[in-house]
Amino acid sequence: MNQVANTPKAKSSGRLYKGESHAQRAKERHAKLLDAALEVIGTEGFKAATVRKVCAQAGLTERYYYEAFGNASGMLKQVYEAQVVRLTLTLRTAIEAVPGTPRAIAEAALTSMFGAIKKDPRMARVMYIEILGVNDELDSAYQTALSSFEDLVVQYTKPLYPEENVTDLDVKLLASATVGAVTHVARNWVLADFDRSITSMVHTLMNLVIGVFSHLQTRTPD
Amino acid sequence: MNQVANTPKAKSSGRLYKGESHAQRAKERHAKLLDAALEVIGTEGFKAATVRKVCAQAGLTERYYYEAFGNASGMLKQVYEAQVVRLTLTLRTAIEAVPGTPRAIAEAALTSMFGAIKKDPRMARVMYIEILGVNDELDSAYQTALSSFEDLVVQYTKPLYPEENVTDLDVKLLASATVGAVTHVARNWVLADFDRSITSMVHTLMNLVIGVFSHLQTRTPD
DNA sequence: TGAATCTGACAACAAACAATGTCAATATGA
DNA sequence: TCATATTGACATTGTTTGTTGTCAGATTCA
Repeated sequence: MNQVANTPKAKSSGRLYKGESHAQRAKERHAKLLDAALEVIGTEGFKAATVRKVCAQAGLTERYYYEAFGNASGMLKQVYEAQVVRLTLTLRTAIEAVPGTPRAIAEAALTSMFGAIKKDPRMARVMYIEILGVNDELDSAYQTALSSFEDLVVQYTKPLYPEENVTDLDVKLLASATVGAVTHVARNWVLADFDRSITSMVHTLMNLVIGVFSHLQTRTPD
Repeated sequence: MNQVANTPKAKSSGRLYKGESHAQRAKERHAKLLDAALEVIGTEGFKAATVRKVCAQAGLTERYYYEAFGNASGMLKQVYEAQVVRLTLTLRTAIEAVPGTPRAIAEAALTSMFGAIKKDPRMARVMYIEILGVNDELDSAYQTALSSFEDLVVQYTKPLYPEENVTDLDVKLLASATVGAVTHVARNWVLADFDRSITSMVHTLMNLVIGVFSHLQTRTPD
């Protein structure tokens, strides 16, 4: 279950090869395989990402597939989590580079998210399509990652809600709905081959994101 | 590509069997296989829905699988479209049974949707998970169905928007985002094993649905 | 240099599967 | 009754895949 498992037979002796330690070489192979897996899964789908195909894409032999991933489920999980880290970093960076007003934050987050997806649609496919419905472990990984995105939204939106009208559960569910709205639009945008400009989509979606708060601030509690 | 294809060799002669015509029997087998396919795909996933497994579930032999579906992609497409029809009908019926105010319509739609999903989670899995990323034809079917759901939303929401502020493209995108928000919440609700009550979720989501309109009605155009 | 280690190309094997075929049992209608 | 249509159980074939094993050549270091 480690990121880089040991092959059972070949015990690593501290000796170098092509100037690098065993750990270094394994790490490089792992990176190559991770790239290759992203390419295949992100363009042809998880089902098509066979051991042979991923290894051919990486320019490595099958033995290193098992060294790096263990099995197909492990491969997908690692690829998925790498994309989650990437997107999270992109979002946080974009948000923190901008004044802390709700509009500015929302606009920065949306723009950087759509930008990242357009730059690498494979990420969107892995994160929103391929991860789903494979097995329980991957469903959990998806749930966990999603929850952390929602927490990111909660972190920035909670101060905006009127406390007396909205419970924590409401905030979380609205964050979930917001994440869902954005990812849904993003997914269809990819499937429709980027048929609209980023700014036009961001502009329209801002109304949804902002609409919720302003509505809750003016309405009376039930 | 027909719903019920003919087997190439066995030419149907108008003769009866067990009191039924060839067309009747084929239709019944088709229905059995469609049920079986929904059961397997909706509980174990499309990947696990092999010819043998679906036929065993249906209590029929492999030859009828090909008669009914042609291939695995055809099977999934038919199961998917049957669910789309079912959910659409459920939604339209619920909406039309209620006074035409925005709140009443939104509440009826959300409640009946979550109700349908809780009643048969297999539907949700087929419609929101299994259909994605199989091949281009199924992606198109997904796109088409989604667009028709969005049109349903547009049909009921367009009158609510202030004309001078919002273009048709905006209305459609906001409908898409709304559909995305609801389906996303629904999917996670299934994955979390229905951890919240329907009314509590509907109540919270109403704020999102209603929020957009009220916001657009009060804000100034850019 | 030479033994030990590491790598890459590929063979080997079993399992799962789609797709088609075989065949005996059953039902129909002339 | 009997030729024909229909059904269901199962066999067969060919392909793909995961997984492990083999082995020769490259590299290291004592």
